[in-house]
Amino acid sequence: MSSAAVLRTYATLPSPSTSLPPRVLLSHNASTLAIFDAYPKAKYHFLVLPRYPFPSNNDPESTRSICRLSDLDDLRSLLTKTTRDAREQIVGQMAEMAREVEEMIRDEMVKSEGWEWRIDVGFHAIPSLKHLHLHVISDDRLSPALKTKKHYNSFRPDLGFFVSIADVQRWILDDDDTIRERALLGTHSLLASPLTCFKCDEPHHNVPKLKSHLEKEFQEEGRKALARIKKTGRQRTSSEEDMF
DNA sequence: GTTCTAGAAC
DNA sequence: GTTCTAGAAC
Repeated sequence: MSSAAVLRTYATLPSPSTSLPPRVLLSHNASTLAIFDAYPKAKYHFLVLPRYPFPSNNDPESTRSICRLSDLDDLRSLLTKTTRDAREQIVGQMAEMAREVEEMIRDEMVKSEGWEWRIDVGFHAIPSLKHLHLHVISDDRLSPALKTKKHYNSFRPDLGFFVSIADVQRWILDDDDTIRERALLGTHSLLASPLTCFKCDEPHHNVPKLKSHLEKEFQEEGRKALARIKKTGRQRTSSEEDMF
C-alpha cells in the first residue's frame, strides 16, 4: 500500500494486530498504534498514531469517539478543532505510547551498538500523509531512505518544521490560541534552508557530503560514549540520570 | 510520501 | 563526463 491515506487505513482498523503484519505494527493499545516508518530517515524511526474511534480515558471500553475523524487529519486540526479536553487526552496518550517506543529503541541501541543516543519525538508542521502521526526518530539520521534536503530539514529539531511533543503539550496546557497559532507557522519554505549539520552547524554542499559527515558524528559520539561506559560503568552522569 | 529524469552543478 | 538536485507524475 502506498497512497496518502495509508496511515488513516491503519488508524481505523478495529483489530490492528490481526490486520497488520509484525513488520508494520510495533505495538498498540485501545487509543494508539505504533508502526514502523515505511521509509525510515534514521536507524530507528517509528510513527505513533491516534486510533479512531478515539476512546475517552474515562471510558476506555466505549466505542464512542471523543473527536471526529477529520479532527485527526493533522496537528493543526487537532489543535484548532477539538475540545481542550479531547486534545489533552489524545496528545497525552500519544506521548505515553511514544515513551514506550523510546524504551524499546533504547533497548535495541544497547543491544546493537552498546550505547544509547538521543531520540527526537515530534510532529511535522505540514505533513504529507493524511492522519495525525508523531515521529519517534533517533538523532543519527543515518538511513538510505534519507535522500533529499527536504527529508533532512523536515526532521531538524531547530528549524520549526519539526514540532516537538514537549512544545505541543506546553501549548495545550497554556490553552492560548495566540501561542498556538504562532507556533503552527511552520512553512514549506523552511525545508529549503541551507544544508548544515544540526549538531555542529557545519555547512555542506550536498546531501551525500552531509551524510558522510553525519556518519562521522555518529562514530565519534559512539567512541566517546563507549569510553565513558568503560571508565564509569554507565553512559550518563548522575544528573542526567535524573532526567530519565 | 516515492520514483523518475532533465538539466544544473561541478 | 559524472554527480546531484528538484519538479512532474503518481
